[in-house]
Amino acid sequence: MEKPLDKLFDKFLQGQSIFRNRHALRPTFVPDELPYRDEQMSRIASILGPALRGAPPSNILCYGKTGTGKTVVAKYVLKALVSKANESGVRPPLSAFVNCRIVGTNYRVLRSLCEQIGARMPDGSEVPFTGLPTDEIRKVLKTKLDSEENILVVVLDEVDSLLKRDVSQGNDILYGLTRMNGELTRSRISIIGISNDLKFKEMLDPRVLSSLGEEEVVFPPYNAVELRGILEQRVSLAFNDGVIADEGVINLVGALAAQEHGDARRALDLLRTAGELAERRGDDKVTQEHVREAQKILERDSVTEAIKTLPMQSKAVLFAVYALTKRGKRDIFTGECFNVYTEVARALSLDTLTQRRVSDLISELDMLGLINTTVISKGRYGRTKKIRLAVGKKQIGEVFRDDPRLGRIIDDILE
DNA sequence: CCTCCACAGGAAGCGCAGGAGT
DNA sequence: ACTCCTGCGCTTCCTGTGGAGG
Repeated sequence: MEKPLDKLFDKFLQGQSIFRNRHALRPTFVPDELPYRDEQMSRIASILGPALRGAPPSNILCYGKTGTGKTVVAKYVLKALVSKANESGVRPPLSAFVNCRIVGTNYRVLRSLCEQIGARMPDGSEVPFTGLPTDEIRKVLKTKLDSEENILVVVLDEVDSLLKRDVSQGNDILYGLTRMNGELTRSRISIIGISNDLKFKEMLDPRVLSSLGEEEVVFPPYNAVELRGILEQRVSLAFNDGVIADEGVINLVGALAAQEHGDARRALDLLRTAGELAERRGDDKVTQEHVREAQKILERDSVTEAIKTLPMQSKAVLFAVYALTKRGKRDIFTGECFNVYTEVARALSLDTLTQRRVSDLISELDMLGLINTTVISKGRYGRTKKIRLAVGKKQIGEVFRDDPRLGRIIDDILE
């Protein structure tokens, strides 16, 4: 009898795997060269340059959509700056990197800074997770900084998320940091803020904006040619020679990512997933077929994830849309949707929300891209929203069937 | 041209949970 | 441990509106 896994295992034995270093396709990877970002790099480098002479650099705001290289450029320049300082025997600046989406409160930001520059409590212990007044921790940070003539460069990644969570509190955090320079005697802090949101500035307090936005660096999306260049560079790092079947593979990845407003992270994800797919199947080359498949997987995964993490009430509303679609309706109106939702809510023994609220939930589902809605007028018969499922019925059905609560009632509602 | 449907979507406010200050 | 504050999900009440039918 034929042993089906032989072929696959043989590949591992021969050591001829697809990947040379799959880490090179991950978003955290910082390559030795960053193509197409010379302008941004030299801008930032020239702004940070004074740090080498012990002078405080201006604060910087970096803008650009996701996957335009903001974070990687900031890390790269900072690394280069530190190593240049070391080479030339100058005191290197301190640096700290904070992702504000994860570290979202004043206290945690300060604590993270303390940790990264090795600031400790007066008794020598680590700064605790909680329990201290915020002022106290500021003092710890300031004391450490002022113990020598330091320049601290703080990278605040995804700063916009600070303000999205809470505008006034976010402003307080940023204001607190910018103000700290006035309270330090020997040292200086400068801030590199990174934002995905172009409208972020509008939410900033003017005092913060004037200080944080001293310099601005814009990161335009990559075009198809640039994406290609980036991909080629990473391919040679990440894959073994000859693994990519043909030119068309790279072109396809580039084209697909260019549709996503030139998101390089997306392109690399696609390539990595395609590679993993080929690997899992025991194929020895990555083909366009793998890429298309990878695209579908990424797409599916994000939709499934979006539905799964929906609050129960929103799931019920989406389920109502799904049920109506299943009954053969293409266009669904708010009223119908609400009626079916009521049935669903009863079947799930959920509180039944008002139509006003359901209308808002429908808008939210629209924004998530799970449904499409347009406001239309049916003249005599009123004005309403026309709702349509934006995702495959089959996939939604599967996700609902897997849901512990909806799975049970799915057949009752569908009849 | 006017009416009037079936909602859209704004404004205000309520109860609640969780976090900060004391 | 306690108040106070704030954001969130939600309700109530409201005004606004495109166009088919009269």
